[in-house]
Amino acid sequence: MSIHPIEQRRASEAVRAQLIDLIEKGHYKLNERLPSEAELANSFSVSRSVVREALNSLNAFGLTKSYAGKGTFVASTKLNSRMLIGRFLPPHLGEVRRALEVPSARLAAERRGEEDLARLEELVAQFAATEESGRRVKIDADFHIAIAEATGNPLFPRLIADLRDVLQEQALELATIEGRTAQAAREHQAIFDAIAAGDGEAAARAMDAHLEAVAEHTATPADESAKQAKARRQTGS
Amino acid sequence: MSIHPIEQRRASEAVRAQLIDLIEKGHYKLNERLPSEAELANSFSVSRSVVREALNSLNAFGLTKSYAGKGTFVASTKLNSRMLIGRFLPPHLGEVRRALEVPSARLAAERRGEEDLARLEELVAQFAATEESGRRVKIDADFHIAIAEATGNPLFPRLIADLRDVLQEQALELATIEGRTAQAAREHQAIFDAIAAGDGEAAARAMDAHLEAVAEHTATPADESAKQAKARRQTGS
DNA sequence: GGGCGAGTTGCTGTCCGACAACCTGACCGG
DNA sequence: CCGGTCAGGTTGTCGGACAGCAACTCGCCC
Repeated sequence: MSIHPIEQRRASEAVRAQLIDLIEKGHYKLNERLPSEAELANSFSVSRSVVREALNSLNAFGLTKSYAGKGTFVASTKLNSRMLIGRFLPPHLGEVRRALEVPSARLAAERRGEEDLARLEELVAQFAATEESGRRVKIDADFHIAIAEATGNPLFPRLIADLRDVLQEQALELATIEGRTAQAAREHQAIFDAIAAGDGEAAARAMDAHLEAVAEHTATPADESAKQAKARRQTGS
Repeated sequence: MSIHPIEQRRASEAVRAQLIDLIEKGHYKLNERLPSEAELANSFSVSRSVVREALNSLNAFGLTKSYAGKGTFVASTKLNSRMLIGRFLPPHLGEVRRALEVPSARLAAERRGEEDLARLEELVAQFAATEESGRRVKIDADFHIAIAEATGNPLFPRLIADLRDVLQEQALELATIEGRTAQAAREHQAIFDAIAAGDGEAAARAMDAHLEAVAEHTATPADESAKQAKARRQTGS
């Protein structure tokens, strides 16, 4: 299931793609030191110059960080699109999220395999059973990403996860509102049921309703907005 | 053009930053050829290696494109997400494109202003009137992006334009098939009519049909069945 | 005179060797 | 035991070299 790249004419591009792949697939873990440029050059059978150009690109993307005299270290395990989407406003991000997740749910319902269902079922149960707010948010994210993965299209989980990250970073306190928990759990269950039944239309409707409800609860009433803006400023770290 | 020597920590980073700045600020315009690596190295007072590493990063970001024997050309005046989405397969990209453009059309119908309509109408007319294939592809792209802009959500045009770029780069010769032109023009007209009428549902349906037709003409016959299953439905509301 | 093909030039892609700056760990002398 | 020194490894930068590609020039041949 390796996404085998589009024919690479230039060696530097090929090396860059392979290194990114290795890092994203977890072959090199976070904060781990990569082999030296000389070793990489040797194992890729190219010169050190080519490796350097590739590493330079990774540094530019924030995937790695190089220190003279020490080596090159993994700074992030995934290319994030934060540079790309990080400057947009939460309402815009949420809208795009909805545009992506509704078809994602539909496709997931049509294509999911058995192991997708097993994972989703477990996440639904975990979400309903988890008390602690932070963990529940994480499980919620995993649930939406698992749906996207069930589409078989790797671009869906990638974009949805990134949007989610940025939204969360911008301090939308999701799912912390009183009484919303039980409701969200029911909505998750409905989405899962539709996907399990293979009913794309129903899955799309359920997901849309879910995101609609989320939007309603995060859209800020006038007096709440000041509080949220304040919270947003404090979560700078 | 006063490019004075740099006094920073890493020369390659400084050169990269300056080149990005020059391109984003319009000092080098779209499709313009940059000075050769040797000239840049000279004017920045660094070696060609450093310039090469910087240019390599720009290529990775999609800002420039280098051709052996010709030179390096400005490919985009702003950072895009090529790195993010450039490694996915065309079918996956197309699927996400559809997921985004259908809601984009719906929102555009609901929110478009008068000047949005004027621009769209002009693009529809231009598309129908243009004979030359290359120009028509460009106008087609502009039409889809203009719709996305009419949503008022800047993230839509951004993502849709990037998806489009990557798809085109991966050598899908869109809209070059005989007889497809007139059909595409009619589909564009239908989308425009729905948007002009402010009918979100109709706009979504028209866009979905349009992308369906495009997919049929560009994709392998293998997944026809999946597409037929998808044809009956409509993106949920 | 006109067309055509062989040089010529300029550019990027790749490789090599070298050296400086820097960090780490081991060794050594006190 | 402690502290300083040194050697080795690593990145950062440099300069040079050559192959391959693309575009242009110019002289040769018809």
